[in-house]
Amino acid sequence: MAEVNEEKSLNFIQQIIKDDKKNGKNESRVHTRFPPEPNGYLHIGHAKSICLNFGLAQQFDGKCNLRFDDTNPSKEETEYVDSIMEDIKWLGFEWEGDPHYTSDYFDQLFEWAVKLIKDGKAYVDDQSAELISEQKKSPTEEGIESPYRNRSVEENYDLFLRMKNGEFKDGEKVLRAKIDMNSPNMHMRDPIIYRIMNAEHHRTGNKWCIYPMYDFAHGESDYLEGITHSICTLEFEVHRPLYNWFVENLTDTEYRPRQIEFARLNLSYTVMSKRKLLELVEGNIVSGWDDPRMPTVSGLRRRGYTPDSIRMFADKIGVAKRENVIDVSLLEYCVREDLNNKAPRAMAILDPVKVVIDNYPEDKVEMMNIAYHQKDESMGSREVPFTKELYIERSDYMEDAPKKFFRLSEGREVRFRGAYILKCESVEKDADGNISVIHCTYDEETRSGSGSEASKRKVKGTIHWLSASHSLDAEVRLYDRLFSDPAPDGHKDVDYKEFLNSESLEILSNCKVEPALANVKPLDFFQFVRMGYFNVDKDSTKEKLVFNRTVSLKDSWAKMNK
RNA sequence: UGUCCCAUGGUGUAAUGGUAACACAGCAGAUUUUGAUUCUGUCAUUCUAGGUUCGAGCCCUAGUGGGACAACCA
Repeated sequence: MAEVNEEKSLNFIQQIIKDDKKNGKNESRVHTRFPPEPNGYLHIGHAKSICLNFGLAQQFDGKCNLRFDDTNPSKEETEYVDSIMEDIKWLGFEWEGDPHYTSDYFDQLFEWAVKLIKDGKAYVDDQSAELISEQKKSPTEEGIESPYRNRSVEENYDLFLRMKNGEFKDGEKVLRAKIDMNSPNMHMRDPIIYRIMNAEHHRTGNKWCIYPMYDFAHGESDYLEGITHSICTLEFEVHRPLYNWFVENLTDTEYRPRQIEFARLNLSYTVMSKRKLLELVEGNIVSGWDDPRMPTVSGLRRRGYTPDSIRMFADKIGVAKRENVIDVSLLEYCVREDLNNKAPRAMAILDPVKVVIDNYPEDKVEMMNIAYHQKDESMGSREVPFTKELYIERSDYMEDAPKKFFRLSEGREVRFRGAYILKCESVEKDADGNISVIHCTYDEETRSGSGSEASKRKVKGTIHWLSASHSLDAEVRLYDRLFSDPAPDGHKDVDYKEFLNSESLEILSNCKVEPALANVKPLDFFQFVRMGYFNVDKDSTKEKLVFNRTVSLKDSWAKMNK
């Protein structure tokens, strides 16, 4: 991985780390962590955080842990743990040692809670959630202290043990830190640090019926793992004083983890909250977490995005504290950029129409050797059969075409890529007036690569083609943005689902691909010449090939005609 | 009538008191056996008002605008 390039400017987090290292803070160690809650699939916003945390560790010769923040057994599942690990690995990162779990620290966390009680810094509150919430008041008024706030240490300790032993029902009691009910920061108004929850935990089973809250568990888990820079998103900014309060009140070493907040990623034309993505999945609005239209890592993977393209994206969007909305076109630019170099070229006809070459011998089959990549010989080449009856794209023929239409029209010539120059002579139409056959003639002297003068002739257009008798059938799925509005969840009075794009998925079942694609496997990717980048879907079988369009090619012709 | 955070082209990000730059998007052109790629050119930026300074996008003050915070979620 790239070292920190002195030429390149540092983002504000890199700057902080550089300074900390220079000043010898925490013995100049750098240790970050990626701390997902296993209650959903990772999305592109998490990918930004992953690239940040793991990237920082690489750049500063440090380490990065993976830690599942699993303090809420009612929402968390092993399925999510597995998918998260798969996605991180796929993105190309390796965490330090084994994955960690906040649940690994439940015993220590409990001991620390007891310490707070014994130091007179925590108390058991018998009030309901509603009452406690009411007493906290609003940020602009002073809160009211709980009547249980001044219980004795002994009573608190006894009660807390009984909470742990399962003597109370859910919600009957909580443990609160005793801080300041008048703090202008709501998080300091005696925050709850343990609640009773009789739920089975995905890892600890039924061992516990009390679980620590995020603010208490997160910072202390950082502390236990020796994390130096605890990077999170902006909404945790107001939690930082509490993060520091726990560390100050529970530990007696010099070492201090530091929480740093950055602005989360927002992408235009999409939604990013786990809740909304879950809703799309459970409402069957999409086919699953890995629906190729989803901004999830698994969706992007299935769509044909490469790990490199996502890392490139994360690098280009930068890191700052300002709210931002990144244009999806930047994401698309990144895949195109990556795939342009990596994708073998192939020919596929999405909307076929037949071409008959009137002057071509009836049963002749010529094998045209065509490179997989024009600029990268190492990709090799394949043979593509050329015959009298071919398929071309229906949109590559136009009646009464304008001068700037560089494709087939009566009397016009076009290069059939890697084969001959053909001239369109006439067309046949069916009863409905649709074109059924395009009649052409070919010039034998113009065969590609033959070196003849005629073969070097320039014609304005080049189109792709397939032999009608050799081509394979395929299904092609075209995707468009899931939402038609740039900010689907940015409207106060309109639900984001109102902006769902009804044309986000188009299935073409009558497509043709070249015979060289007979043995493709899921995730194999190609550029279908002139059409875009495509990959093989997991639904694909030998009997029924299925391709996803990852992204179209830039199309200045289409743009010109808008 | 609180606390905290943020403010640079259309969108992002840089410039760390010394010529406001890079990318994406847009536009125009060259090349091209992919109307792709590549290449060239081009449009467009410091929220406002004061202050400090020889010099301010950067430091200070005030204002304006945006955001976060009032789950027994993370």
